[in-house]
Amino acid sequence: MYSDGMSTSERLIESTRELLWERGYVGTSPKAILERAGAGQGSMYHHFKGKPDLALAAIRRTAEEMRAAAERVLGGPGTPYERIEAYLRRERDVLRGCPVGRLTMDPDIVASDELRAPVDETLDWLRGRIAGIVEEGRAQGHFASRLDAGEVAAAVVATVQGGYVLARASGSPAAFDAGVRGLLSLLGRAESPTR
Amino acid sequence: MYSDGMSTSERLIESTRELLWERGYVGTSPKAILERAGAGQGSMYHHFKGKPDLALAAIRRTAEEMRAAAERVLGGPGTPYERIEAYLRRERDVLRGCPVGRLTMDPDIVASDELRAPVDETLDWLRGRIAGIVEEGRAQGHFASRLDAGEVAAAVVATVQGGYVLARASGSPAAFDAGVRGLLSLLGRAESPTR
DNA sequence: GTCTATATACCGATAGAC
DNA sequence: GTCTATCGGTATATAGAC
Repeated sequence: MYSDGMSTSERLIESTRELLWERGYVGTSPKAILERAGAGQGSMYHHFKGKPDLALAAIRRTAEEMRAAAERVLGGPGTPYERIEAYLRRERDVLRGCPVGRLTMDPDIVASDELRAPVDETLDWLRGRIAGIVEEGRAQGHFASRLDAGEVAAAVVATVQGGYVLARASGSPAAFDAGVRGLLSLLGRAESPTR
Repeated sequence: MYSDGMSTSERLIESTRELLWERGYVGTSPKAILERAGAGQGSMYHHFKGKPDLALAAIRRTAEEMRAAAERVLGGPGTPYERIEAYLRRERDVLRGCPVGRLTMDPDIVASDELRAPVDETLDWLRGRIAGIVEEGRAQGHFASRLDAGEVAAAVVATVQGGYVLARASGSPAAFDAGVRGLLSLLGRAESPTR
C-alpha cells in the first residue's frame, strides 16, 4: 500500500503493476488494486475508463522498464557472447516470473489486441536486439556463420521465458539456472574456431 | 458440451481439462465447467469436494497424457539427436500453449503444493528423460563430452515452454518454430566430430 | 446421483454527493 | 478528485427435494 508522495493515479498504476505480476490479469480485481493503492472506486474510474484501461497503462510501463533493463545489459561492454551471457545471467526474481511474458498465459490479454500489443512489441524488440548481437558476432567470426541470428535469438529468449516456467514448477530457481547454463554451453561451443 | 456415453464425473473432468487449458485455474469457474459438462451443481459436489479437488483430478490426467505423448516420441527410433529433434518438432497446438506448463503462471496453483505437484513431477520427469537421452548421446560420442546432460535437457524443455510464450505474444506459431530451429542448430553443432 | 433453491461474498461498473 | 451507495451479475459452496 502506497502512502508516499505519489499521486493517486500513480499509485493505481503501481499497484496494478504489482498485482498483474503476482496474479495476472484475470486474477487481479479492481477491489484488490484499490486496497493496495489506498484509493476508492471513484478515483479509479475518474482516472481510467475501467480495468482494461488501467491494466494497459500498467503493462506499458512494465514493458518499458523491462526493455530498459535489458538494454542496459545488452548494450553494455564485452564481446557478443559476453553480452548475451550477461543478459542470461543477469539477476532476476526468478520465482516471480517475467512480468511481461506471464501475461501471454492470460486469456483476456491474448484476446485483446490492445492489451497484447505491448507484450508482443517488447518480446519482439528483445528478440531483434539479441539477433543483432548474434549477427554482429557472426560477422566478427565469433559464431559459426551457418547459424541463423534470428533463430538463435528466439532460442535465447525462449530459454529465459521457459526457465521461469521450470523454476516456478519446482519452486526453486535452480532449474532456470540449469537451462541458462545449458544454452550457454551450446552457444559457447558454437563460437567459431576460425576467429 | 459432452453428450456422449461418458459418465457425469468423466464429463466434469474433461470439461475442466479443457477450461484449465483455455483459461487457467483462476479463470475457470465451476459454473463454466458445469455448463460445458451439461451437469448441475449437485453432481459436481457429489463427485468432488470442490473446485480444487476437481482441478486436481483434471491436472493429473492432463499430466499423464502429456507424459505419454512425450514418451512416444522420445522412446521412438533414431539417434539421440533425432529423438530430441522429433520431440522438439512434434506437432503441437502451439497457440493454445502447454496445458501443463501454463499452470505455473497461475497463482493459486503455485500456492498449493497439492496442485503444483503433478506439474512439477511432469516437467521434472521430462527433463530427466531428455537428460538420459543426451547422456546416451554423449556416451556414444554424438555430443561433446563437456556438455552437462541435465543442463542441456533443461534448455530443451525451457525452449519449448518459452516458445509457447513467444508464439502467444505474437499470435503466430512462427516464433515457436524459430526458437526450436535455433536450439537445434546449436545442438547439432554440438555433435562431436569424433563420432 | 442429480436437480433446484438459496447463501454470502465478490466482480466490474455507475451515480451522485461532497 | 475523491468518496460512499448501489447495481445486476457471478464465484464457490451448502441444503434439501426427488
